Amino acid sequence: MLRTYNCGELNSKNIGETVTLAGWVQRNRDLGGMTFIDLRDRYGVTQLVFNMELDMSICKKARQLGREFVIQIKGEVLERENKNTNILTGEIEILVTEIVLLNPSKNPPFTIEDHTDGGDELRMQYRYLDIRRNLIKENLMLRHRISSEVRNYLDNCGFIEVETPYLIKSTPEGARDFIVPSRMNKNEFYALPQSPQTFKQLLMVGGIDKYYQIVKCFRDEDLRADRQPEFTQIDCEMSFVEQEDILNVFEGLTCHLFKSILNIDINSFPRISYNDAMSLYGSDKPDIRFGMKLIDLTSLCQNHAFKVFDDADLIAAINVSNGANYSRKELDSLTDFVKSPQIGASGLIYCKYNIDGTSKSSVDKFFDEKAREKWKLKTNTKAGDLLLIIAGATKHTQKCLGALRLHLAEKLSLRNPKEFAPLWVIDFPLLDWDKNEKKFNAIHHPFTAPKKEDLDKLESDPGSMRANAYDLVLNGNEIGGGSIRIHEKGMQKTIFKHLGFSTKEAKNQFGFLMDAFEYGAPPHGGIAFGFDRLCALFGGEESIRDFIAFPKNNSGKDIMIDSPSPLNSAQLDELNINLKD
RNA sequence: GGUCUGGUAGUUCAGCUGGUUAGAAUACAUGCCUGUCACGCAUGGGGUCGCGGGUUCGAGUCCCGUCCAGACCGCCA
Repeated sequence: MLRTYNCGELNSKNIGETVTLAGWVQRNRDLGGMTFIDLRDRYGVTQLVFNMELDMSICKKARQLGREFVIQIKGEVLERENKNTNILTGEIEILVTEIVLLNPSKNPPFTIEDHTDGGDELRMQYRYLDIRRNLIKENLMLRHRISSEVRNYLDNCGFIEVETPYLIKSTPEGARDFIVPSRMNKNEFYALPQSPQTFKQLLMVGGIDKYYQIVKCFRDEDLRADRQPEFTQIDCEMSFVEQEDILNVFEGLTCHLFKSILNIDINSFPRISYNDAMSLYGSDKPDIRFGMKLIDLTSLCQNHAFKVFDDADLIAAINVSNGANYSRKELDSLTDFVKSPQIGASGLIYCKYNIDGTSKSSVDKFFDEKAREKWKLKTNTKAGDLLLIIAGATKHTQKCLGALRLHLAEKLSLRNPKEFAPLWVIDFPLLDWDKNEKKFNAIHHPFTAPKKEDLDKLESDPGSMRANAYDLVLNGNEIGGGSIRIHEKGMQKTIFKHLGFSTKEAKNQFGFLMDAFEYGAPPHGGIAFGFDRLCALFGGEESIRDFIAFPKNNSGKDIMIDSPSPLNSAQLDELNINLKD
């Protein structure tokens, strides 16, 4: 061993001991007659001290050590004259008698500090240096603790982890696949899995009634701060269960994680239907840490000769508490926000309820004081509040108000990152009609079972069926989603038909699954959690990148290893690939 | 595919309506300093203002194109 202790564990109990430490030079403070070096490793920082009077040669040697040099030292643990209560080892320091330079370092391109001077791109290029920083190191440790607790919990529940293949077949459904050419099978391609969905269902047919896997998934779609081309899921499936059983097991898992990782007791997981989520929050992943719910004003607003309202399917409002003092400029800025191309509302109507009891709206011409009082009553608005109203097509209006609600919450700091408010969103629609392609799309995925109550509409009115599907939502983020699956060949065939698959296409792509259903497939269902996002939320961050050791950038590139990259012509020949350009 | 923001010293940034030799902080180097812990003080080196073109007497600054990065929309069963 090159060390007898690490840099985070020595304290006053070790005073007098001779110890050997190894680590990186965090900082070198040369005071002339004496020199202090902070020696860092994964566990902490220990101060080394060198004294000109006691040993001039080693002191001079110490002065030559630059940032991030790797050294090994031997010395005696001393009680510090001036203690530092900010660090674990602040009671002691090491009077060094021997230094071995294990490896020098170039000057790092950014400071290895909690508040680094390095920008994102530079940190990604030198990710191995970034990982030395506490922030990233602690995020990776948090990630490890969470995965470890997930395994503990699921193991205790009788789940077993089974690995499924990464080289599978491409299907046109859903996200774009990452494609891998097969050398041995000329002109044929593997695809990397978007999720182990069909394999975990086959494991259920295989009798592995409680399966989980912490597994990489791949989707070739455009990225965001919280989306990577390769990401990790906690993927689970159970047999002989109904929706209620799955919600209970994974509510338990979530509670276990909150308790074991953050020491937070969560006692309620409200359940809300998709329709209610949309009409109350304008989102299928509502952030319920704050109120400001959408209120339907349609019936109070129509037939007032105001065309915008009379033409609308939905007129809804949110109440901004104490918002009546908003200036014209602030209201304009909110209007600009909802009218931006990303949100796409055609306008924003306000009504101020002043402290003195009067009210003033942007549609006073159509709505007199009396009409505005009716709004006030319906929306439970108080003097001093502001009502913001959007009108239009139902779903679009809900989404606009939902976005405005989040925008205001951010502006008014209503979202406390230390507060956690999980909920289940249930009763999603099963299918969504695609006008252009004249077929249905699956809201969740093609293997999702309809609700029993809606089965009579399977042929007659599939668009109105609700799914046996559920999402776990935390603070406005979808962290998990799943469903009870179809386990009967006939129903799966019908759903494929609705999704626009010909019998032949369905057989080609998913024949193996439907064949399996003919050999006694048990009723089953499951769920998958977005592990990276879960880690980020537990760490109180928005971006998942700092919870992944080696993430990719906005364009799907790893700038450290310079990937993706071209192949040479021999490789291309072997794969029988001709490049266009 | 689209919208927006940014690109200036190793790094993070400032640089106004176009006008002397492009600045600050930090990092780095050298010297001084015996209790620092973001040590302090002094001195110094460090720039193809992303790239290409244009307007102008004159461009870091304005215009066009392009590349790169980031945020978002579309997309993500």
